[in-house]
Amino acid sequence: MAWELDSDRPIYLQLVERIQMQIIAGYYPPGGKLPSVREMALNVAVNPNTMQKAYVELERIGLIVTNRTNGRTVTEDEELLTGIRKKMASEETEYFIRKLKELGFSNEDIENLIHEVIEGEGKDE
Amino acid sequence: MAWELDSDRPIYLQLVERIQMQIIAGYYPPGGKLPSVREMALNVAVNPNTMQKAYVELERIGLIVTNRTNGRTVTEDEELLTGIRKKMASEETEYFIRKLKELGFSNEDIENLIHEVIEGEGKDE
Amino acid sequence: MAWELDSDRPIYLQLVERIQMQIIAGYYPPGGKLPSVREMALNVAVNPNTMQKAYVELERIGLIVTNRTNGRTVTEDEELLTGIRKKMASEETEYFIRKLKELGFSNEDIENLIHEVIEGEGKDE
Amino acid sequence: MAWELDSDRPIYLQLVERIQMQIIAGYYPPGGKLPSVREMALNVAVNPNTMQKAYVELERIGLIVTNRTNGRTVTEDEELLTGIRKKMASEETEYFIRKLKELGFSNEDIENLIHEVIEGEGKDE
DNA sequence: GTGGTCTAGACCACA
DNA sequence: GTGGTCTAGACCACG
Repeated sequence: MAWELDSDRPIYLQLVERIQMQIIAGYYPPGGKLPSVREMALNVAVNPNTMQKAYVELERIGLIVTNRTNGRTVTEDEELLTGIRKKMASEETEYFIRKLKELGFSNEDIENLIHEVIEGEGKDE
Repeated sequence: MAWELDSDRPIYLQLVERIQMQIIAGYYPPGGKLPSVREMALNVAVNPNTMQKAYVELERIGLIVTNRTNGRTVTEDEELLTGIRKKMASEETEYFIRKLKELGFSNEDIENLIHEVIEGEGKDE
Repeated sequence: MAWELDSDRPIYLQLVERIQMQIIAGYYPPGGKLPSVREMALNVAVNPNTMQKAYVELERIGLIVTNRTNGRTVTEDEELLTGIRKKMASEETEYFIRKLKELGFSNEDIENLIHEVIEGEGKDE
Repeated sequence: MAWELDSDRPIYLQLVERIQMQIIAGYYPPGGKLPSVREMALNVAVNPNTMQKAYVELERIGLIVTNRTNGRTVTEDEELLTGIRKKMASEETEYFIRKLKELGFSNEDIENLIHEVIEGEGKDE
């Protein structure tokens, strides 16, 4: 459950990604209230400004809504949520396959590799 | 055939990655000669300094060798090449699977998704 | 008939502006009684405190009068009303012309643009 | 030529508007280079962060392009520029006419008012 | 020298 | 108490 921020990529982007994941995974349910900027910043041990920047970005994407003096909530537009979920999944997949092909792997190789990794997991975590 | 450099990630790193791919994929075969820094920089429309930095980095990794008066050549250490190839592949795969799981996909979902994307390709290339 | 409150500008100011318009346009005639704070707040789905603040501001301007035990009424000072009406009109006009000139439009352009927009309306209302 | 920043609206928004105008009016021509964040901030006597925020917003709109370590330039997409110019003009005009009508002015009143203001200008400036 | 990011801390309007 | 804005100043990667 630790947050493990990298040090090279911008922190605010890592926050965006992390929170985005939590929203899509349902940790923060649609319509649910998000922790305030200050609270969230305290949890992650980050400057409030940085968290603010992350929240603004999430709002730009449309994942969260700000209610002025009343905190922020996750969007209730579930279509948007599943849309983003699918979009992210196919983007990741296409990127992955493209990379592997550039490395010279065939379709079959890729499917086998996936299979191996999936079967062989769960021991170090 | 365009190189399509992003604008957010460091250019020299994108060059490193790109050339690394070309080497591993055999576009520049082991022992073969590489274009000079200037020539390469011209092709990609990049500042020679930037390309120089990329070459230095590739040399640090061990993928290319500088022959003083004879330009640069790809390493002939094929073990190194296949080692890097395998390492990159499994890194990509683990990263991919981790991401998809964070999005709430099951092992089965992932294998299906891979299958779909592989089957549905080949139209724009 | 919806009130369409923005979310960036202060709500109470939007209420002030809206009610001011309604008074000047004669929707609430001079000397006429205004809905109570609670009633008005309910109609617009706003916190009574916010509506209260709007009423206070309107009273400060002089547009509405509090009759202690008798609720609030629109001022009967018609000079004040027409004065405000003219002032608002010329302010809007000067602001508009200034903006258009900044955009590089000439006097003639502006008059033509006004003409076009006026001629081309009436379809969605 | 003074910049005259208001004090109530966010400074960075005023900067956005101001620079947007200058770009559309051709003060900063398409493809031309913009002053650096620091330089611009000095000119206007504003904190660099604030100017940065304004530039980021202008980039989001698409009016300016940032060239990493090479400063920022105005977009060369002249269609975009004229598109924005027209869009802003008609938005301003529609807003203006709507306001005036709410105040009880007729089409004829509006055209007359515009005419008067245009004819009567130039004395106090 | 340029843009990008981050921190620390402050003030304000709003509800 | 919430979000929004701003300042001051710092460090870094990049080219």
